[in-house]
Amino acid sequence: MPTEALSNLSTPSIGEALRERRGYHGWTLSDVAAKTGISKSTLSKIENDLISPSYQSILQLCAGLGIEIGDLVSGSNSKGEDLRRLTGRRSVSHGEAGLVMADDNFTYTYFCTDIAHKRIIPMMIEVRANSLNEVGGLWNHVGEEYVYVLEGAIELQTELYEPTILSKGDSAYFDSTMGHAYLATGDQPAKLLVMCSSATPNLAQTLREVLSERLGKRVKKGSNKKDAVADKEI
Amino acid sequence: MPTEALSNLSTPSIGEALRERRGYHGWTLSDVAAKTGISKSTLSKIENDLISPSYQSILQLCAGLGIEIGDLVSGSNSKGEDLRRLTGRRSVSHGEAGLVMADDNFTYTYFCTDIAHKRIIPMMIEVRANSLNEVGGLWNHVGEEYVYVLEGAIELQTELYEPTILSKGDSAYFDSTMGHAYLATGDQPAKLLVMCSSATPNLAQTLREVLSERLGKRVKKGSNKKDAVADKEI
DNA sequence: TACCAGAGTTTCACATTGGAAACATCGTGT
DNA sequence: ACACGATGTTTCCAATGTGAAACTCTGGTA
Repeated sequence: MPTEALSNLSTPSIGEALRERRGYHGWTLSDVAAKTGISKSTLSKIENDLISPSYQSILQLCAGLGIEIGDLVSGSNSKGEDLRRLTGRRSVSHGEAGLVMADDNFTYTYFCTDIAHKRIIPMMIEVRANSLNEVGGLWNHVGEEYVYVLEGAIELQTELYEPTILSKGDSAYFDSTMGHAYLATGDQPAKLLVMCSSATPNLAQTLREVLSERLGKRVKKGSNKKDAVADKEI
Repeated sequence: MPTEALSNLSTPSIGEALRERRGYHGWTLSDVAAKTGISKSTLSKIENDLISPSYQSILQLCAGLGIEIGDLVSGSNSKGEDLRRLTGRRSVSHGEAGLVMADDNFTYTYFCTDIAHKRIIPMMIEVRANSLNEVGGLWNHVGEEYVYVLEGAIELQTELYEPTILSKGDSAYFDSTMGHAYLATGDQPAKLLVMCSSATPNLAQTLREVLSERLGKRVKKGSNKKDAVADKEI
């Protein structure tokens, strides 16, 4: 049942990323050492994959180089596969062609699904629901979310703010761990372009979650076993 | 000139994130140990911030828990500030209100700019340029990018693929490290909704880069100092 | 050629992390 | 109260990461 333990896989090389970035800017090891507070000897070892830097060091690197951790270790994925060489991916979606999922309240259309491990999950959502009850309350998941209204208007409900109306051309950005829900205002369905920061390692899992947990999962962040979300095998 | 070295700041707690996630699923330390291949004693220490896990361990954690590194370490930012408690941010942009930047070829409108350190940078781009020469060749930067055509049509030029026409409602996802450019087809300007994965730690830097490097920077990934992009102070 | 300076690597002593096993803590049942 | 199992913490030692300094390598210069 537990997934296999992965001990010494060919881990995505953080050293390679560092070297590339350093070279790009024309920095020397001493430059980076000054910026990050990490000794140049250590930096050299990191670049040559002689050591696996600690979390502490990684943070210093990110801070000093002015980049987000995701960019330094891009290429890592949830399977531990080596993706370090995916620097030329591209996917095009025409019109509303995509992976479609629908129920009474929503139609989800996922775009560019041929690309795995995206940092941004783009989708179109057609909203028909008009009340919180219909959709089963507020939703939450890890990550951040951006919504842009393409057609119609919605009421954006969130856990910590008063409901807001978003009309065509309006948009909102929020933390997805905060409960949230999209509701159509009036009879006409609304069309949204929604982006989720890649909280889910793969789309299959996303779909499964949306399909199966729709009615079971609500805004809750329990920490005891009884309240916890069931651990579905993927 | 080099930014100050940050040694022992209150680092964003990876332990806290781990504990929260574990509790959410109702997993025990032993469960997580089985999933990740990390011993429960080590996991305990990580959760209690007694040790700073190595890159290797962090990867194992992400792989075992099925999450992206950015979600485990969310809260880290490029300044080393402690952002671990920002779980309820929200920003709304109405219409085309936003931070606007324009030149002859493009008008950039950044949305929700009051939120810092976004994982997704949402912007609207109005494209007037019709040729690669006008825009100064292909562009590249770290991260990933998603473009959705709101109005008009564009030709998406990339380093590794043949140019593609995207009309209203079409979209594309690609790796931003690959050179790319948006060109309007015909006389009418095109309006795009573009998302960049948060490659830049803050918007100020983004703006500065776009403004000042527009004409100097091209598709190049040199590693010798001569060709490298100038190291602008931020 | 010799010399020098700058960049990167390696050495070595020390500090920190990782894991097996012992230990502590808690709730439950008898 | 006691035993028991399950969960999480601590101990101890081996394995690994870190930094100062020594070292190598390269290119420029006299």
